[in-house]
Amino acid sequence: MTNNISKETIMRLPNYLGYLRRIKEEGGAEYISSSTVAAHFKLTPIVVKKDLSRVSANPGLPGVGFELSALIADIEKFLGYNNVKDAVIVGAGRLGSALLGFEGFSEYGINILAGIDNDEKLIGTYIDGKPVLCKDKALRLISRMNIHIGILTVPRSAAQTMCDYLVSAGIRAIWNFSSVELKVPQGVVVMNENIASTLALLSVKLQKMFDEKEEITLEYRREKI
Amino acid sequence: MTNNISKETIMRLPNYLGYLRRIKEEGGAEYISSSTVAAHFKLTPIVVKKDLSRVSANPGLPGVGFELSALIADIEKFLGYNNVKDAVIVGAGRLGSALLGFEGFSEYGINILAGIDNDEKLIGTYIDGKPVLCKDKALRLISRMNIHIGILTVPRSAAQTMCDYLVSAGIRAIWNFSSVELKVPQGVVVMNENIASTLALLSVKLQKMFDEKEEITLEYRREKI
DNA sequence: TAGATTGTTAATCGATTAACAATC
DNA sequence: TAGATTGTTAATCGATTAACAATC
Repeated sequence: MTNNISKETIMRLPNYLGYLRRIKEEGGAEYISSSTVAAHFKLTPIVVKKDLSRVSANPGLPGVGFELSALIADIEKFLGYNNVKDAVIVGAGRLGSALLGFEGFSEYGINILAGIDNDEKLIGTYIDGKPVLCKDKALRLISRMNIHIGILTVPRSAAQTMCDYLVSAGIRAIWNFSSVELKVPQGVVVMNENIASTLALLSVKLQKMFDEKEEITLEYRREKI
Repeated sequence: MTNNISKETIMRLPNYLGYLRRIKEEGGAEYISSSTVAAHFKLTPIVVKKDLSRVSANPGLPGVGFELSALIADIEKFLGYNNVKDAVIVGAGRLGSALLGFEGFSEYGINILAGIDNDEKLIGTYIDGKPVLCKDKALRLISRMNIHIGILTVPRSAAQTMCDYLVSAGIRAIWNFSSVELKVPQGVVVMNENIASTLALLSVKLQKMFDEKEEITLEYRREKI
């Protein structure tokens, strides 16, 4: 178990974890090797070996691999999935309510307690059992429950205001879906979730693929001539 | 304008683009410098300078910057936002319908034509003006309109089946929200959108911050003693 | 024992950062 | 002209990959 784990490793860990959990559930092997995991994710075994050895508390067994249950526990511990963290969502619009109702968060150690919105029609309603609160009520909830994570799914125009609100309420980590460059004081973490970035990568890759195909076709035509 | 632009650069470009468009809309300056853009995104000016010079068709003016309108056009061209691409969404559940109704896609050159679902209750309905179709009808739409992008928002259990379906229908790029490691033939691009990965990074950063704070407190206590 | 896989150390690769002459 | 910013080339940094002895 080493300190200073790279961003890339951290982002691969949840994938490993999900896979390992499923293997365990299926009552599979007691040990699992890096190469097995790597094959499943189409990664090189070396990268997986390094990742796992970095978070595993006890070393893996040469020739065998890592003990499955211990490995799962170690990754969960490293990712902090054990001490479930409470969160609120600001903006109970389309995306906000999709996230409010998303069952999978508990798997990642996140427990969403409430939505927050300005819309009178939404305030007081429940979305998948989670209440939609007004700002004032939510303020009290956040401080009483000592909530540190806020998910921001509001339109551009409201983003900075609601961000300031969250920070003043005591939120220390903001998962920002608003595509606004938020200004926050030191000591607050912002994670930007950007649809556009992923889409750009997809678009460029697709284009590149078509270009290559075009090239092959041209090549083929040239040959025919 | 260089070839082989890095993944990192590609993922920063949509952010620049949005910012530049807004500047232009506000009727701001005719030229914009890397340092201005960098300041807004808290990036180093060098990284922005490199990024922009890679996609800009005409060189920037030393001491002045890049011509705003030309730069916007160049980024749009590079990202392929000019030739709008049609797409379908498989899985008209919560997340699927949130995406179906998401206005912002057009900004990124994507036009979602329809949702696809197995649920009899959904088939035939409209979500934000977009029809929800059964697999057979969608198959014909995809081939008739020559659609190449599919967005996959189905549960784990259906993911690979629906992926195969999309591929056989002619889809060449899949934006995968299903957290399943999809198997696709060569020539099909898959982009995994993984909530868990981002969440992991947020979680670890938050933890690190609390640890640091703890350290400071301990330091303080030690001093007091 | 033989084969597989581990941990560790060194080499490679690619992106970011630094340096600097050119120029608006 | 002076200051700012460009394009380009070199240095640094960090992640991935390769190599290999140790060991189950």
